[in-house]
Amino acid sequence: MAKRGPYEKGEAKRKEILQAALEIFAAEGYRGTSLRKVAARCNISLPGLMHYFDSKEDLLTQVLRMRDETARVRQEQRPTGPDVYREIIREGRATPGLVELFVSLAAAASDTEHPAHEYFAERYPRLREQVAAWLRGRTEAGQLRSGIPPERLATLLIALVDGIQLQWLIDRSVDMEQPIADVMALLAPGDAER
Amino acid sequence: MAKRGPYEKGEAKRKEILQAALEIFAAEGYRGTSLRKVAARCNISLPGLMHYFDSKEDLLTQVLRMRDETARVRQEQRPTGPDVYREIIREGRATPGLVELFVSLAAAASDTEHPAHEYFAERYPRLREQVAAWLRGRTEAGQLRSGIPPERLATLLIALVDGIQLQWLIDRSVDMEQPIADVMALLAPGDAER
DNA sequence: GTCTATACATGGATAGAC
DNA sequence: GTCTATCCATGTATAGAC
Repeated sequence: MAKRGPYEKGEAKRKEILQAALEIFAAEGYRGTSLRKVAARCNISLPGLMHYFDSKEDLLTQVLRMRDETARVRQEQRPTGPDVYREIIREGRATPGLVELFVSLAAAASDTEHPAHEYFAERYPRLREQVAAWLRGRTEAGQLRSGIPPERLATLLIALVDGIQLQWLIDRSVDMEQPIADVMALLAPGDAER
Repeated sequence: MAKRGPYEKGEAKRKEILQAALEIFAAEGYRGTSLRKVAARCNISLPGLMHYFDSKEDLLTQVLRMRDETARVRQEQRPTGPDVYREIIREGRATPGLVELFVSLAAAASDTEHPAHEYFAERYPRLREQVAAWLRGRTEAGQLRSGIPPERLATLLIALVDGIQLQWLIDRSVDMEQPIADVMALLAPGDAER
């Protein structure tokens, strides 16, 4: 076992590229950001960069995966962070370029052949599962009216978060938390006062 | 006045191009559809096409405008079509390529300099206004609990429609009408049975 | 495995003739 | 108003050095 873990340097470089790409896209947005620019930031040539990724869309997809992973780790440290959606929104507000990237890729990934399709096809059900579990917990704690099945509510809440981000991308004065707060208020048990 | 209206032929050609672009994008999606292909469909060269539009994004924006206009005209014929959102969803389901185009452009248009920015910056407030007006009508008719101001509910419903389309783009088995129906149910007056 | 240099294909855009 | 010709940027593919 004298041999060190394989791909040691490569793995580091790969991460460096992903990080650089994330920063550039976060700063300058999806449009007008070329791979050559990312490569230059990493002091590497274009083909050097392409050694680590199959295509541009592959790189982009992995950027999103990396971001998810970061969020997941942070989530674990503070176990059962209740308001998952708030976390998503807060992070989105800090990095509009990544929100743009997310939305653009999601749209493009409607094509089954797109490299990011699998990512989204896995991500949404997983997210729904998580949110639904959280909702079930609240229901059992009597903090939620339970007329609508949690899975359906989860679908609804996720759509709400994605959709409000779209409006926010156009007009940054839009309050992204309000609609979710409104729905949660509608779901509150003692809601007859309205 | 022997002179015919100016740009007579040009206006027709412009519309033809827009129509062709709409069809191609609706069929093949946003990705991998070049302007040259659109030009070819119109028996014209690329620069010939560019004579009518400042840029690709300009053309794309006008495609969306045209689609809005078509919807608006149809809406007027059947006055106060109540379930506006249903109409949007139905149309979306028939033309996934245009949904993709819409979402992609909306994301890209977050940049204030983007040709489509103005379109979306105008569209969302107008839509909110329309939906809010419809909601006010329902509230006065006693068909709606009125705890949340109509403008906020409008923002919420629009976000819901946009967001659920995103999930649907990835997984076509997602029911786009369910979440809206669920929210409307939550808003129904006699909702204590849950 | 890691990376450079080079070449290529495609797509949007522009100049200028007709 | 439309074309030919051309340009430039970008993603991609290949050859090969270390």
